[in-house]
Amino acid sequence: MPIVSEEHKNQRKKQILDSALACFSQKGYDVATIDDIVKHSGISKGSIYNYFKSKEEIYIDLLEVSTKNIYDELTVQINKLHTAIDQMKFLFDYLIDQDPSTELQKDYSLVKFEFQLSSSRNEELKEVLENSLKDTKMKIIEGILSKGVISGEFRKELNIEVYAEMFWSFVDGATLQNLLFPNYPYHELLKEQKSIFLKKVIKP
Amino acid sequence: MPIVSEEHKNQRKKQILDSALACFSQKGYDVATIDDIVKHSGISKGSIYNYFKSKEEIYIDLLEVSTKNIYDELTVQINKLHTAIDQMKFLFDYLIDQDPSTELQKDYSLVKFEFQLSSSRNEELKEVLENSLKDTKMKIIEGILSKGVISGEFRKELNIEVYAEMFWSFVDGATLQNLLFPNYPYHELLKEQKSIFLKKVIKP
Amino acid sequence: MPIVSEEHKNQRKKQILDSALACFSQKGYDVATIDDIVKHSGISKGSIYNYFKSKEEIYIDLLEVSTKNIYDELTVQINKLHTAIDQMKFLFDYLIDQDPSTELQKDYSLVKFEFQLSSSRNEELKEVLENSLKDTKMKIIEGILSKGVISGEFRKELNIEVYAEMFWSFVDGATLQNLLFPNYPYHELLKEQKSIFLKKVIKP
Amino acid sequence: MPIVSEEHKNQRKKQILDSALACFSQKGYDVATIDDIVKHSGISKGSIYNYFKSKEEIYIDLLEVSTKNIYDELTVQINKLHTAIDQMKFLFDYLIDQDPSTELQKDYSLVKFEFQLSSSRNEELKEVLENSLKDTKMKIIEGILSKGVISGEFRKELNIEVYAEMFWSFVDGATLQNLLFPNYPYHELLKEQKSIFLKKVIKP
DNA sequence: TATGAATGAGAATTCATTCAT
DNA sequence: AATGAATGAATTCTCATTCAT
Repeated sequence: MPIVSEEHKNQRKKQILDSALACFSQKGYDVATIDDIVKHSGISKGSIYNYFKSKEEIYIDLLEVSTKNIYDELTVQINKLHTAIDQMKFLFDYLIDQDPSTELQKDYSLVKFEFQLSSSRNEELKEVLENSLKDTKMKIIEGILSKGVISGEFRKELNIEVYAEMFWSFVDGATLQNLLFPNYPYHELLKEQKSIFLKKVIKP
Repeated sequence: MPIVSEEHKNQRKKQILDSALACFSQKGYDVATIDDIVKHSGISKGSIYNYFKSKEEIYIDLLEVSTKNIYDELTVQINKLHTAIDQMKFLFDYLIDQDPSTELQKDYSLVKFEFQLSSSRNEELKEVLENSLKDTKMKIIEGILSKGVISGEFRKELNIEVYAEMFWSFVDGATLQNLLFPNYPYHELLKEQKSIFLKKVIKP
Repeated sequence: MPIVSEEHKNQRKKQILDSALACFSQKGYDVATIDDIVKHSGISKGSIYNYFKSKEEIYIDLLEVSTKNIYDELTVQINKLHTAIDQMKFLFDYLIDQDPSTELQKDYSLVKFEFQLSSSRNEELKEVLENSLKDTKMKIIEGILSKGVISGEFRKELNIEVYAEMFWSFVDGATLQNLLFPNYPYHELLKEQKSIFLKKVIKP
Repeated sequence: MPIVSEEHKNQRKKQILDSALACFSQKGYDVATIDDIVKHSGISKGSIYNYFKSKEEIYIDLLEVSTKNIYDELTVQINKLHTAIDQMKFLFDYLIDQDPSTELQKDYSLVKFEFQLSSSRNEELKEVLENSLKDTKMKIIEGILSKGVISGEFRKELNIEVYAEMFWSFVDGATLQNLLFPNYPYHELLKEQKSIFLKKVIKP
C-alpha cells in the first residue's frame, strides 16, 4: 500500500532524469555533480537516492529511457509508410529536420556520445549500449533495407548489415560534427548523402 | 642530474605524454588521475609538474603533439603524389589500412573523440580543437580537392568545403563506430565510401 | 540529522571557529592546516567545508566575529558611563585588566596581529581589516574623545584623530610586546600611559 | 684552500639575503618560496642550499644580519653625542626621519614583525629574537637612560626597564600601524611622543 | 662550486553516498 | 518519503630539499 501513487513516482523520476540530462549535457557526466542535479531539479539529494541507487544508475536509466522514447516514436511513423523507398526518404528527412535541433535534442546527442565513449571503458555501460541503444537504431534501418530488398525496390545483392552500419556511422558522425562546430553544413551533407545513399541502394 | 640536454627533456616529456595517452585512453580524461600517469610512466608526480603545469596542459599538449605527428607525416606522403586523384586514393587507402589499427592508433582516436566532446563545454579546449586539430585535417582534404578542381580532374562546380566536411564526418563517424563496436565493418564501409566519393568528385 | 535548527548550525559554526582560533594561534594561519582544525574540533573535513567555503573564509569570519563580540561588549559597558573621563578611565582599566589575559584573549590577539600583517599583502584581508576591525576600534576611542571635547572635559584643540591613533598604536604595540616577551611590564606600562594620556587630554 | 675567495662568498650570501628580504616582505615567510628567491636573485637553488642549509636558516640569518647592520650604525651615531638628552633627542629624530622610510626599511620592518610573531610559536626563533634582536634594541635605550640618570639629566627614580620597554613598545606599535595603514600619522605621533617622553624623563 | 631536475610528503578542496530526523 | 548535514577517500597541485652532473 504505497503512500505515493505510482504515477507520482514516475513523475518524480522523470523530473530527475530531465535534470540529469541537462546537467550531464552541460558539464559532462564526470564533471556534473549530484548537487548540480539537486539544484536544477529542486529535488533533495536524499530523495534522488530514493529513486536511483547511484549516479551511474541515473546515467543508464537516462540513456535507456531517452532512446526508447525517441526511436519508438520514429518507428511508429515509419511503419505508417508502405514502401521501403518512402520509409528511407522519411528517415532521411526526419534526421535532416532535426537540425537546427531543439536544445533537448542537442542535450540528448551530447550525452549519448559521451555515453558511447564511456561504454568503451565500462562493461556495464557497453552492455546497455549494445542491447538497448545500438539495437534499437539498427533495427530501424535494417528493417527498411530488408523490406526493400524483399519487395524488389532495392538491389538484391545489397549487403544489409554494411549499409545499415554505413548509414548510422555517417549520421552519427555528422551529428557529432554538427554538435561541435557551429557552421557545420549538416543540412547539405545529409541531403547529399540522402541522394547518394538512395542511388546506391535503389534498384536501377 | 641537472643541466641536462634538451634531447633528454624532450624524451622525458614524450614519456609523460605517452603515459598520459595510455591512461586517458583507458579511463577517460576525468577519471584518469595524475597518479595513474605516475604509475604508468614511473616518473614522479613532482617531475610531471615540472614539465606540465596542470593535468589540462598535458591533455592539450597530448592532442596537439599527436595530431601534428600524424598529419605531418601524412601530408608529406600525399605531397609526393602528383595527381589529385592519386592523392585522394592514397588518403582513402591510408585510412583503410588504419584498421585494425595499432593499439596506439586506437588510444589516440579514443582520446581525440573525448577531447572533441569536452571541447564543446570548454572554451580553451575548443580553441585548441579549432585552431590546431580541425584545421590540420581540413587543410589536407581541401588541398587535394582544390588541386583536383584546378587541374580539371574534379568537377568544376564541386563545393569544396561541403565535400571536405562530408569526408571527415564520414571518416570520423566510422572511426568512432569502429572503436565502439568490435564487429564494425570498417574496411567495407571505407572501401564503399571511397568508390562513392570518387565517383561523385571526379569529372565524369 | 538534517533539517536541523538554525541554533544547531550556529553552534557548529562557532565550534569550528573556536578550533580555528586555537589552531591559527598555535601555529599561525599558513602553517595550521584544515586537518588541525578537524583534529581539534572533532568535526569532519567535509563538514567544515559545508560551513565555510575555504580556509581563508574561516580566517576572515573568525576575525570579524571575534572582533565584533569583543568590541560590542566593550561598547555597551562604556556607554553606561556618563562622563568622557570615566569612559576613558574605564577603557584603560579594561585593557589593563586584560593582562595576564585569558588564553582565549592571547589567542585572539596573536591571530589578530598575524591577520594585520597578512592584510598588508592581500587586498581582500585589507578590506576586512579596514572596514570591520580597524573601524570598530577607532569608533570607540573617537567617540570618547569627541564626547569629552564637546562636554568640555577635554582640551578644545585636541586633534582627535591623532590621539585616537596614538592610543591604539600604543595599546596594540604593548599588546604585541606582551605576547612576545614573557616579562614584559604590561601593567606598569599601561598604567603609566593612562596617567600620561589623561593628563595630556584633560583640560587643565 | 678555498676555490672562491671569502669575499666572493660573503657577496653571494648578501645577495641571497637581499632577495630573501624582498620576497619575505612581499609574500610573507610561509608563502614565499625558495623559487621566489631563485627568481629574484638569479642564483640557482642548489647554490642557495650551499650557503644556507634551510629556508629557516635564511630567515634567521636575514634577521640577525639586518638588525646588526641597522643598530650598529645607530649606536655609532649615538655615541658621538655627549649628553643623554641629546642622545635621546637624536634617537627620536632618527626614528621620525625613517618615515617615509625607504622600501628597504619597510621590507625590513614587515619581515621583522612577522619574525616576532613566528617566534612566539617556535623556540629557535624565539631564542634568536631574545638574544640578538631584542637585546640590541634594549641596550641602546637602556644605555641612554642610565647615562642620563647617572649624569643627573634624568629623574633619579626613573624605572629604566619600564621606560625602555615603553619606548620600544610605542615605537614598534607605531611602526606597525604605519606599515599597515597608509594615512597613519606617524610623524605627528612620534613628535608628540618625543615631547611627552622627554618631559617625563628629564629632571624638572 | 654551480646547476636545476627529481622527489614525495603534505596541502586544500570536492563529492558520491549515507542516515538521523 | 523527504531532507540536507555529515563523512572521508580521493584528487590536484606545491615546494623544501636532495643530488647527479
